[in-house]
This record gives sequence, C-alpha cells and structure tokens, in this order.
Amino acid sequence: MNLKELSELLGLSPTTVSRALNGYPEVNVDTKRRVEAAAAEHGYAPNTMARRLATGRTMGIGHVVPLGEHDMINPIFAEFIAGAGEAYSKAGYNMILSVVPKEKELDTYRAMAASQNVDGVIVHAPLVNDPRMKCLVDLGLPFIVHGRSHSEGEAPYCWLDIRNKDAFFHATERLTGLGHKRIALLNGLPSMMFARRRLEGFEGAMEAAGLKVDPALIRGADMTEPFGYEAASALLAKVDRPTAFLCSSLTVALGVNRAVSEIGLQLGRDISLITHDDAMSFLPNGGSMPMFASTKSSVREAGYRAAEMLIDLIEGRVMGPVTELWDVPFLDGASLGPAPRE
Amino acid sequence: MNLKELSELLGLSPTTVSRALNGYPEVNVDTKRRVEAAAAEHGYAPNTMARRLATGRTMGIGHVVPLGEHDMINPIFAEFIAGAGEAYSKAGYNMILSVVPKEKELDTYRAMAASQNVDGVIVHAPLVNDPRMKCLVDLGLPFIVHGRSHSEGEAPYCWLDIRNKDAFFHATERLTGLGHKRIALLNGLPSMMFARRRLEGFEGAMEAAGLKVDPALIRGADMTEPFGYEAASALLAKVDRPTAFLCSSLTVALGVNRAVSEIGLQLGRDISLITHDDAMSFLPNGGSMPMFASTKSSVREAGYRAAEMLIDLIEGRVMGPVTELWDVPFLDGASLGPAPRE
DNA sequence: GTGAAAGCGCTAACAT
DNA sequence: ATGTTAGCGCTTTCAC
Repeated sequence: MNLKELSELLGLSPTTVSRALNGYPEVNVDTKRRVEAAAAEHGYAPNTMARRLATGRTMGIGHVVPLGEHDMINPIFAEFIAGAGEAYSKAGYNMILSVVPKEKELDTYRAMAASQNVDGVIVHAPLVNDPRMKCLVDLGLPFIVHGRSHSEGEAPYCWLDIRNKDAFFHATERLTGLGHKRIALLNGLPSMMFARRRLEGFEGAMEAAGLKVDPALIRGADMTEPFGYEAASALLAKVDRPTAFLCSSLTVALGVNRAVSEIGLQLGRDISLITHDDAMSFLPNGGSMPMFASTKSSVREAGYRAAEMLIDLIEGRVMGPVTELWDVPFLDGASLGPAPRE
Repeated sequence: MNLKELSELLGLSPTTVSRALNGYPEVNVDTKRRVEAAAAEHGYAPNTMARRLATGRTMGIGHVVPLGEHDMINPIFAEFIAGAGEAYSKAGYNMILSVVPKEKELDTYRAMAASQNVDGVIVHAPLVNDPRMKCLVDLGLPFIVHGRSHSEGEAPYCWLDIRNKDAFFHATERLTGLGHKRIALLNGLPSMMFARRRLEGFEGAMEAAGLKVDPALIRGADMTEPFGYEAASALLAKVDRPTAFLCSSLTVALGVNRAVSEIGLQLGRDISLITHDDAMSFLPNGGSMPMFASTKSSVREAGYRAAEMLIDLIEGRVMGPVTELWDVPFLDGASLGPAPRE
C-alpha cells in the first residue's frame, strides 16, 4: 500500500492524504480522521526512502566503531548506545552502526558525507590527538564527541564528558589522606584521552600530597580482568609493593581482587582499592564488590544527552560548539583502610 | 555534486555515468576511466536515498534490542555485532540498531515492514516460546535467528546456533566422570532458549551417570559477576554443598571464584568449575582464569555468518529455511579435580 | 480545505 | 557503447 493507492481508495489527492498524515493544520478535521482510520486499517506507512529523498533528511545518525586489536564494543559503549538509542526512538531517528577497520574510519566519514546517508555522527573514545574532529569539521558533518580531545580551553566542536581529572584527583587524595604513599594506577590505554585526564588527576593529587609518583606503579592497557590480575600480581610481588590500587574500571578491579586473594591478602584490610566503575552493564549493582567512585548509569544518561544534543544541532535548534561536563558521583565502599605502618 | 552535474561536466548522459560507476560491462573502457577519475576528483558519491528509492533495496539490516530490566547489550551481543558489522561493510549494507522497550518489539517489526526501511532483520536471544518469529514470517520480512526457539525438528525459519545442549552434556559428563555427584548449575535466565538447552544437556548427563538432579543446585539469572558470587556463596554455605560448578559464562565464573576464595577454598583444588565462555570481548584471552568449554571468538564468527546468511537470503541466493549448528570447542583448564572423598 | 504538478537523485527499460 | 524516457513514492510549492 502506498500513498497513491490509499488516496485513490479515499477519493482524495495524495497531497491531502500526506498532509493529513503529517499533521498539517489546514486539513479538515473529518478528512483527517478518515485518512488516519484508513491508514491504520490498511497498515499504511509512508515509504521511508521516498520520504527521505523528498525531504533531504536521512533521519540517520552514524556511530563508527573501529574494529581493531582493542575492543571498542565494551560495556561502557554498550550503555552509551542504549541511552542514545532511546533518544533516537523518541525523535524518529535511526542509529547506524558501522564497524570498520580503525584505519578506515576517516574514509568512512568522508563516504558518509558524500553519499549523505546520515545527518550526523557521534564520535566515541577520543584519543589524545584525535584526527577525527578536524576531519568532520572540514566535511561539515554535524557531530558530538563523547569525551574530548582538547585538554583545556575551547574546542571547535561539541562534546560532553565526565570530570575524569577531578574524579581521579579526589580518589587519589582520599588514599593519600589515609596515609597511602605507594599507590598503583591501573589506567586505560595511554592513547585514550580519558586515561590521560585520569593520569593528570592522579599526578596532581600525588604532588599536592608531597608524594613522588613512581612510574613503575602506573600501568595502562585495555581495561580487562586479566589486565588487572596480571598487573596487580606483578606489582604485589615487588618488595616495595603498593598499599593501594586506583583502577580505571570495575573489570580491572575484579582482576586486582583475584590477584590479592590469591596471595592470601584481602581488599579493605591489607590493600585499599578505589575503582572508577564504568562497567555497570554487566555488573548491574556492583553489590558485593567494594568500590568508591562510580558513574553508575550515568554513561547511559550520557548517551541519551549526546543523541539529544546532536539532534538539536541537526535540526538547527542550537548552534555552535556546545559542551557539557559533569561530576562522577562518589560511593564509599568497604575496600578502604589506612596504609599499613612502615 | 550530483549525477546530473557530473554528467554535464563530462559531456555524457547521466545514464552512462551511472553505468560506468556501477560497473556495467557495456561501457567503453576509456569513458569508464574518465568517469571514475572525474568522480574521484570531485568527490562524487551517489545519493544514498535516491539510489535506495530507485532500486527498492534499502541496504539496511535491522537489529532490534529490547531495553528492559535485563540488559541485552552484553559482551556476547557486542561480539556478535562486531562480526555482523564486518559482513555488512563488506557487502555494502548498513546495520540499523533499534533500542526499544521490550513490549514494543513486535510493533517495531511491523513498522519496519510497513515503512520498508530495512531489507531484513536479525533476531537476538530467542526465548523458549518466542512470538517474534511467527510475527516476522507473517510480515514476510527476511530474518535470521541467532539461536532458536524450536527445541527439535524443523523450524519454519533460518537460524544458526551452537550446540548448547551437547556442550553442557559433555561438560557435565566430564565432572561426573571425575566422581562429582553434587554439581551446581549457574545458568542463564530460564526464559531464554539457550538456557533451556543447556539445562537439558546437564540433566541428560546427570541421568546418564545415574545421578539425581538437585533443584536446589540449579540457578538461572542474568549472567553477571554478582549473580555468580551470590549464588555460589549461598550454595557453598550449605552443609551438603556442591563439589563442582557449571557456569553459563565466564562473568559468572569470576563471581564464583570470588566466593570460593573468600571462604578460603581454591578452584581446582577444593572445588571444580567448568564454564561456558561467552564473554571474550572483555576478557580477551581468559588467560589466567581457568576454564573448560569456550566459544572464544566463535560468537563474532556467528555474527559474521548470520549477516552473510541473511544477505544471501535477501538477495535470493538461498531460499527457504537454512540452519547452521556448530560445536563449542572444549579447552582443558586448571580448575578441574576429582570430587573429594566422602 | 483541496488538488495539480514539479521535483528529490537515482536506476532501468527501451531505443538507437 | 550511449542517450532518452519513465518511473521509484514521497513532499512541497503554487493555484484554486
């Protein structure tokens, strides 16, 4: 069933039917009702592609995820996607997920701009010096970055992010306040902007406490359980082992916990741990796992806000670089204790 | 730049340019080269929506994921998506991810069929009596199910699945062979078809070993770490506690390991454990975590095959219900030992 | 309030 | 080997 058929069925012109269905005001109330009834009865829905061609709006938002050694499809991403998806449904947009080799990411954006199959894109997991933003600006493709690439000051694009630096500053401060001097930082990949900012927060707090940062206690990698396990095992085997761990994710913290238990120690008694929890999607409550700083469902919220922001940008309701930044909520946990006496 | 402009620029008709760009054989080799060069130079790419309207093919595959209490976007899903995405890129298709409230899933399919914005869909996580397949068959929308809903015999649709029942039969057999009599099964949600099949395999092997299944040792829930921890803690507190665990995922196994360590026991010495590993995306090697049955990257492979199969179906290269079924590879691990003497 | 007609940018019959 | 023409199904002026 298409518009023409439906209109013939009703003895109306396609124009009127289209207007009735799209809620134009100038349509007679009765005709409108008749049209809607007929559409529902015959299960008519306008052909998506025809409408898109006619309006010039694709109603699609691209999410390009690189397929590489490092998995980008992780719990954080999943939560974000869930949030964004909700916003899209509400606004009638479609999420288009493109899985492409990392090195083809820019080409994908160029192709998207040239073939006009998305109205905008969302950039995930920005790197320390990320080439994607400039590329997108040049292409004139509207976009929002989840995270950011610029350290301080104005960025010439829209982004939204949590206060990673502050969160890790405060977490570290909390540990130094308990007397910890040897604190290990199990961070994300150094190339990632969020890891850079977390490191800055850590270093800042160490300095503020008059402590020297030991580079041997800082590790950065994909935030997996085995990474936490292996890094913690290695660090705990040292004679001057750390008395506390600062983890970039709950997944990593689980690995640390495994390493700690394995050598007969206990988290919260012998070793302190604070983790940034960004893995709530597979650990719905985190319940029994002690933790401290948590984003909880805020990643999903971030996805929703990002999508909303992008749609506003596309539809011209907002202009120019908009940014949003929010705090990471802190949760006290059972894994904190004073540093052992020397 | 559109087709008309490009063709005028070249002094050719739009048709010829279109033919040259789409690789039709009847085009002069020189013109073809000229056209391609001009297209590249001016960054021309055909307008996606115009092409889709003209061809009647949307080049889109829908993935509907329910947004509910139970997270559907989990590591298994992520791996599957990565695999499918790869296949789509290769074939020029787009993945359209729709996040919708669970109760609106069928409506979403109906809307997709009516508005023709996808060429087909992939059904995830089928339930024991899943209404989606019948709905899709009625709608005439091509689809592939990752998993299945019908227990045995012919299903009137395409699906692809791993041998869950066999895998859990063999895993259980292995444990009974070591003398274990009290085996706990930490399964997925009972409403999920895969959990049902795993349970069947477990029960079959118990029966084959002449053992009685204790319902108190069977738990089914979302496969999270806290579930594993809490279930194992509770079960290990019983006087007649299990001597072995069979887990539906590595995430759950991690929780079991935590519970086991916490009470001073050790996996592989005091308690045996076999896990089906479907969480490789956040545990890239599983390395130090002992495990037994593993799908490793086979979920990603499944996504790739499913996408390929669906495209074949859409493009008419295959017809009728196709199914594919494969074994879960077994990996020996360090977590197995004989059952303790009575 | 309704309709006729012209596009949106492409592909695909049907010539030549 | 190339061009002409007619759609694909909708929206959107413009006219009544």
